Amino acid sequence: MPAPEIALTQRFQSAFAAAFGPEFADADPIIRPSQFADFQCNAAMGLAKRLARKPRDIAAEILAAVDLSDIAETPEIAGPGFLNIRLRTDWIAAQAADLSADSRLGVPSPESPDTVVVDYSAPNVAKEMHVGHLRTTVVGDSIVRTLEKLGHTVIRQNHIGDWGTPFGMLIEHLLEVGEDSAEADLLKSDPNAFYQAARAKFDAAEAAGAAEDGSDFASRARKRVSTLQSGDAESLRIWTNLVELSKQYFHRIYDMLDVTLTDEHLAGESSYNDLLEAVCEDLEAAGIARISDGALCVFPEGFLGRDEQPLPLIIRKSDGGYGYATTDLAAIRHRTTTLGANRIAYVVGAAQELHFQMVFSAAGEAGWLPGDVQAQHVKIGSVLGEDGKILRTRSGSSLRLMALLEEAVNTARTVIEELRPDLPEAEREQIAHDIGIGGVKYADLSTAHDSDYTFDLDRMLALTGNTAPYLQYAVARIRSISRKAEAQGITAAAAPRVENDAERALALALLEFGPTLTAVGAEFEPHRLCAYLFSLAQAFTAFYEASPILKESVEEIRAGRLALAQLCERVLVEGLDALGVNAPEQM
RNA sequence: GCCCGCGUAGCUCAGUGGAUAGAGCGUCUGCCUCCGGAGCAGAAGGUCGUAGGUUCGAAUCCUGUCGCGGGCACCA
Repeated sequence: MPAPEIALTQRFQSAFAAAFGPEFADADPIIRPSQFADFQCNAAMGLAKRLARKPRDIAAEILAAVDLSDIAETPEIAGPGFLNIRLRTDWIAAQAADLSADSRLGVPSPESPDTVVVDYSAPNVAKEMHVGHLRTTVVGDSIVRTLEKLGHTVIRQNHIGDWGTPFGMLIEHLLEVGEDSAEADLLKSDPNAFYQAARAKFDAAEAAGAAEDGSDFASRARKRVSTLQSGDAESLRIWTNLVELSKQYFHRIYDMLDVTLTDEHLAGESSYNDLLEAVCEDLEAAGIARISDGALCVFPEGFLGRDEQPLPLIIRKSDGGYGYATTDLAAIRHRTTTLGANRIAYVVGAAQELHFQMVFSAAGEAGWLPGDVQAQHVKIGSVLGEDGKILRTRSGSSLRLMALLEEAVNTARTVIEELRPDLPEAEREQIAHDIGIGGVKYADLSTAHDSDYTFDLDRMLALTGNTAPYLQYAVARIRSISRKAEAQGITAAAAPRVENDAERALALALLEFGPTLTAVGAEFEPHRLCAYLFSLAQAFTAFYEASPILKESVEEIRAGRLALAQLCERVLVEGLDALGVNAPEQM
């Protein structure tokens, strides 16, 4: 049950072989939707160059050689040599009928499923999640949902920041304020307040300069880091407490967001501690790492810093400690060997690009990232404030993620209470959640993940236009029709009806679901799915206006249109699910 | 200084080397005796930062330039 592009591509390629010889059988026909026809074949210009002939003559020869009679009407030559193709309505109807009977809705199973590690979310212990984390979490979750629908094996990895120098500072602060103090309780409710207090203390001590005997806060915090890393029991106990409190906070956010991450996906930086020494030893033994200025460094090929000097990837600091480069190298080795990944997606901020390029390069030199394993940094764009600068958490004025989510739900609740006072309160509450959270997630997913974007609360909470509520509303309308149909004893036909222009356009849009989902999984680009679903919903509402269902008196037409609407509902719901957005029964 | 990215409608953003560059919001004009108006139909709004180059064809590729963001040795 091929999508139109695939069917047309096959036909044109055999035509190329027949007209120009077998070496042209793999030429790309460049089939794409067009405003002038259903599809357009743009192969003539490229072939003209290869053959040193005129494009329009080539187009005419393709036309003579290609047989589309069962798929499409005879193409028309236009412009410099485009072939405009209008599909036969009965062929579209047959494809739609196949789609309707297909439990996978046209999503092809992969010939060889991938094992994909997706590293996403990665919040820091004892820190509030902010809008940047919202993006890495929501985009990553959409990617794993999409890959699973495509039939790949997905291993979620939440690489939380549960180790490193900040913990010296955090532990010392916790000891100073007291583990049972009100300040300590902030870790559960408002982790940023706790973190910022510790940070402020550290910065102040740094500015004042280190005390001679090392009794100042900054010096103690640094010392605590090595005590912790050397396995000191008391330090570990306090650290474990910090992590546990933060896990509760993470799960509150994940539950609120309908994100699929659970405890079993936690693989924080600390989980690689026991592997770090071996990473360094192996790299040094292999001659890949060497000591420079007291630190053990890898100098990956092709990376230059200031003054054209080779750029180091520091894997063991001069004080013997390990940084995140070492952790990431250990993680790669673990993921390709123990976890058996052949694709690894790092859904991490774009600012880390150089770091990941160097880590991937170093891992490649070490043989930990074989050529048949794809490691990809899914770059998440920066969140900018109104001033066009990176949005930074400022004490007092920063917007907490939980507060943002609650505001989104409140906005939705206000609307639903006004529009549907007839519904029970519990159902209204669930709908408000689905719309508010879905709206925020969709706003984040609908722009390209690697583009910087200006933080705009109104855009995230908007309920009209290209938003989750628009898609949810389309689903709710179809379900409303289905409920009424059932009450009237009307059943849907086995196959969707495809006759008028609106029905053709809707059916064509439905056929694109499989190819779209495949592309999203291959490129890790959920925003394409958003664009597709929005255009599908637009095609549905146009159909909704043009082709009345329950008001139609001819039983056969009515049942066929109902089947088309219900197929559209299934695709919309499946697509929204791939985004991690729930569609309420009614709204 | 070097490297990476971005610059598209008033705003927020899409845009696979292909015809006349699209959408949402906002603005303006219509449509509720109507399967659900969170909707639909339409209008206005663009020297795609700028100057060159490659190409039959450039928002897209290359070079310069201006502006903005990010990164560049022991934070993660």
